[in-house]
Amino acid sequence: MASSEPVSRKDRVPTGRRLSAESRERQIVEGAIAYFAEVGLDGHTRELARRLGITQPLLFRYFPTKAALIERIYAEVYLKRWDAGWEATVRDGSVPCLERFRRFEIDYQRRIDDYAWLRIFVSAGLKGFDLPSRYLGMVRERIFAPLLEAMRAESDLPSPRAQPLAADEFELLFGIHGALVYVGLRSRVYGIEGTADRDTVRAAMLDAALPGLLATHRRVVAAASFSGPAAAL
Amino acid sequence: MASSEPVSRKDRVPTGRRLSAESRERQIVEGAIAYFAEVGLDGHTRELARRLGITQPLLFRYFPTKAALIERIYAEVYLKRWDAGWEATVRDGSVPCLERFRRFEIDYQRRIDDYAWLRIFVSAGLKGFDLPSRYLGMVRERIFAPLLEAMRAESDLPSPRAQPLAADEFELLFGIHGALVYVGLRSRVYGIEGTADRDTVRAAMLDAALPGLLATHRRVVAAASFSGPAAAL
DNA sequence: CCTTCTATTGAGCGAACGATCAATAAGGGC
DNA sequence: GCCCTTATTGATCGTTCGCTCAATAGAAGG
Repeated sequence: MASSEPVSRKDRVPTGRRLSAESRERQIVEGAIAYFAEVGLDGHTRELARRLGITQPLLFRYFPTKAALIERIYAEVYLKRWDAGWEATVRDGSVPCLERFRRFEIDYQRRIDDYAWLRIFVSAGLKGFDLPSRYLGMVRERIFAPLLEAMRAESDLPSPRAQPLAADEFELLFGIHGALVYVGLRSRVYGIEGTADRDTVRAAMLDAALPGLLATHRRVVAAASFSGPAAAL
Repeated sequence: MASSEPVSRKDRVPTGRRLSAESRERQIVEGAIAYFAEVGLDGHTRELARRLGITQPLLFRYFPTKAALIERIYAEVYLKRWDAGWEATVRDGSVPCLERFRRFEIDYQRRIDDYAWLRIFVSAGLKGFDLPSRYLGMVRERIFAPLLEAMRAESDLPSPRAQPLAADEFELLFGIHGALVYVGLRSRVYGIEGTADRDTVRAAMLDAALPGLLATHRRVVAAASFSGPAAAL
C-alpha cells in the first residue's frame, strides 16, 4: 500500500512518536471511531493502541477511562455531524412540504449511510445507552414535527396548536424514514452488498412513497380527530 | 412475584440441582437466549451461570465452548422459528398477491418483533457473523422471489424465466419490509417505547404502501427491461 | 551544548475472562 | 439400605482485561 520510496524525516507522516497533543488526540479519536465501529464497543484498548501504532497507556493520558473515550466518540460522530441546515430545509416555506421531506431524507441518509455512524449507533442501542433514543427524539421534534405542521397547513387541516400532532402522524414519516435507513443497515450492519447504488434505491423508494403521503396523512388526521386529540392510539 | 406458599419438594420447579440432562440443557439454552439478547454476545459465562443459579463449569459440561452455545442459540432462535407456512402463504394462488404479501408480513413481523430475536440478530450482524445475511437471503429467495413472480403474472408481465427478476424489484419489497422491521428496531434495540400498538402501526403502514405497489412494480419492470435483463442497476 | 518540558514507554497491578479437572453428592435400580 | 451412575461443584490454570506509575526520550528555548 505505502510507497517504498525513502521519506525524509521531516515530511513523513508523523504516525509514530512525539506528536503534538492535539493531533495525537485527534488521531486517537479517529482511530477509535474506526476501531469500535468495526468490532463493537466491547473492543479492547490494547488492540486499538496496536492499530494506532502507539502503546496502550498513552490512550489513558488523553482519556481518563475507556468510557470517556466512547463518550467522545458519541459527541464526535452524532452531535457534531448534526446538520443545522436540516431544520432550515424542513421549515423552508418556499418549497412544497413533500419536497422538503425528500430533500431532508436524501441529505440525511447520505450522511448516516456510513460504516461508523450506523454501526456505533446500533451498538450504543444494544448496550442500553440513551444516545439513539435521544437522537431520534431530535429527529422527531426538530424535523418531523415541523414537517407535519407544514403538511397540516398544505392540506387545510387544523394547526398542531388547535389539534396536537398524533402518534400515527409521526409513524407515517418514521415508516418512510425506516425504509430508507434499512437500506443502509442491510449493507453496513448485516454485510449484504447489493448490486445497486443505495442512493438510487432510496430515491426510487421516495418516488414510490411520497405521492400518496398527503392523502394518507389527511385520513390519519381525520381518524385521530374522531377519538379526540389526547387518544393517539 | 412468586407465591409465598410453601411448596412441596416434589412439585417445586426444579431450578436448583440435579436436573435431567435434557431439561438442564433446555434451561441453559433459554437462559442464554435471554441473557445474550440483553447484554450482547460479549456477555460472560459466569454471569449467565449466576442468573441460572448454577455454577459456571456446568455450562461447559453441556456446551464445549461459549461459541458452541451461541451457535446453538442461532439454531434455536432463527432456523427453528422459520415458519414453513410463510412459503406456502406467498405461493397460495387463490389469494391476490398483495394480500399474500400482507399476510406474510403481518405474521412474520409478529414473530420477529421479539426482544431476543431482533437484538441477537443485530448483534450477530455487528460481530460479522453471516447469519443475518444468510437469513435475509432466505427471505429474498423463498418469499420475495415467489411473490415477485406472482406480481409479474398478475400484471401480465413476462415471467422470471423470460426476464429475470431485477434487483430493483426486490428493493421494492425490501423497502416496505424495512419500514415494518424498523418499527420493531426502534422499540427493541433503541429502547423507544411508542404509545401505539406496533401491530396496528404496521397494519396502517401496509394499508398506505400496498395499494400503489403493483403500479410501481410495473414501472420498475418496464424500466429494467429497457436496459436488458442482466443490467439491474 | 545544556536544560526544561512533556509526550511516550515498559513494567506491572488487581480483577475477570474462558476453560479444565478431580472431588462430591443426588437420584434410580436392585 | 446399598451401590452405581452422573449431574454438579470447588479449586484453579493461563490469559487478557482496564488502568497506574515511575522511567525514558524527543523537541524547543536559552
